[in-house]
Amino acid sequence: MSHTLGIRQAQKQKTRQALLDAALGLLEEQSLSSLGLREVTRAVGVAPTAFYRHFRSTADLGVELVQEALGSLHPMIESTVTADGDSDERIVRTVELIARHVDAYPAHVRFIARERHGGVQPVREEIRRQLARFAEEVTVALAGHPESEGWSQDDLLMLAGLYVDQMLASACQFLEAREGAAEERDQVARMAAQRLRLISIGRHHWKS
Amino acid sequence: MSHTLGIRQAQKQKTRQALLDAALGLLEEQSLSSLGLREVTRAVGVAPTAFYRHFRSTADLGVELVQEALGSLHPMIESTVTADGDSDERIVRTVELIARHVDAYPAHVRFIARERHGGVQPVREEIRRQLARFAEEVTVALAGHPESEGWSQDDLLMLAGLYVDQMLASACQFLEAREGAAEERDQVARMAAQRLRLISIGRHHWKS
DNA sequence: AATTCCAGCGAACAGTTGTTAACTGCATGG
DNA sequence: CCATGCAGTTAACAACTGTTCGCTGGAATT
Repeated sequence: MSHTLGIRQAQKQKTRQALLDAALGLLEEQSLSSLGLREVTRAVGVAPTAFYRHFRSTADLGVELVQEALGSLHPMIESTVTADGDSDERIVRTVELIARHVDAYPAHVRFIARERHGGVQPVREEIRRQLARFAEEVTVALAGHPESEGWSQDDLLMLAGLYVDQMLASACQFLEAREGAAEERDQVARMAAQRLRLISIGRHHWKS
Repeated sequence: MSHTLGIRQAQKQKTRQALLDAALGLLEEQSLSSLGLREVTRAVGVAPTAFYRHFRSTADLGVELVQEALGSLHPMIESTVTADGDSDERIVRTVELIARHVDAYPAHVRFIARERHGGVQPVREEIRRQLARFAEEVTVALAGHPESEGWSQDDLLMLAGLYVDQMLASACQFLEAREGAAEERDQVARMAAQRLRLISIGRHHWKS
């Protein structure tokens, strides 16, 4: 299926990824609007001008980072929202999944949280677009559930948006509690689960 | 009560406020970590070195901006959460209040949203502290309500946090819809109200 | 084997940044 | 009325920024 890349293309993609990785690392302590192109190339060990072979600007690089951070997340959302089992079990499993993801890709999560309302418009818009896609996917999944009978399309979208926002908020809290004690992380997990429980209760008594 | 400031102190506070205002303006199109001190003084029309008479750094200025943006908000929160009337009425009024606030102080709201997870640690911490204060105040207010009977302290704090997060999320959405049509803002208002309704329903059926 | 292509390099550019130092003029307190 | 305090100034600093241009070496194509 996939044609093996030539030495040329392979090397290019390698430095390109190195630039993305270095940028992501530098962005743990600043925001994208203050990230300099020279800063990134210096971290990789490459000439400043090499940057232009891969990205038009740091904003451009930011947009690609959004896709890297969020693009691969759709299957996870899908599997979460269509999981079976008791309601409480599903909530606990979801919260665990979030915690695990934050632990596996902390820099990605931080980047999204930081740039969602950050100073670079194209990046903001890309995040917005991706999150809207999530909300849409969750909406269709919810529409399939039998509990969603009698729900209007608008209300389903409202609920989906609430879920997506909640996921992100929980991820942020896990991130903040990351350098803290294990006890603090458990506290965050409990809180996140309780929030989802309350939303779930509200959902089951909606217009009845 | 308050001693009339001398000409000296008055002039100082004037340029100090001018610096804060100019910074807030510049921060509509970038984030704090990329805000230069010279940029701010240039916007005010004052020498770069004058900056140091008021702030140690731009991060310092950021912390004070947080207090300006959030400090004056406590009475509003208080009045909202202790308001009387039907549940739906209160929700609609709350959403209206948020919309009005965003319209009156868009730059402040944008600043908080942007720097809540932004690249400057002291500012992040100050916002966190202020939001925690809000959550605490809401918690006490909720504890006074008769509907909160049987609620644990932890769950009350969870609910309060959910409310605070929800307020902020709604404020952000109003902000994003600000350059859009009036119809779009109405859509946001409806969504925000529906979210609060769902949370309210969940609250009333909590552990019963 | 000869030729084209192109990722990365090195040097240079004008402009910007934060920070220091020593100053000036004016409101203030004795 | 005179001496002190201090908000704001001017000048200079080394360090850094994004972007340009022409170059080079080796992979890719023919």
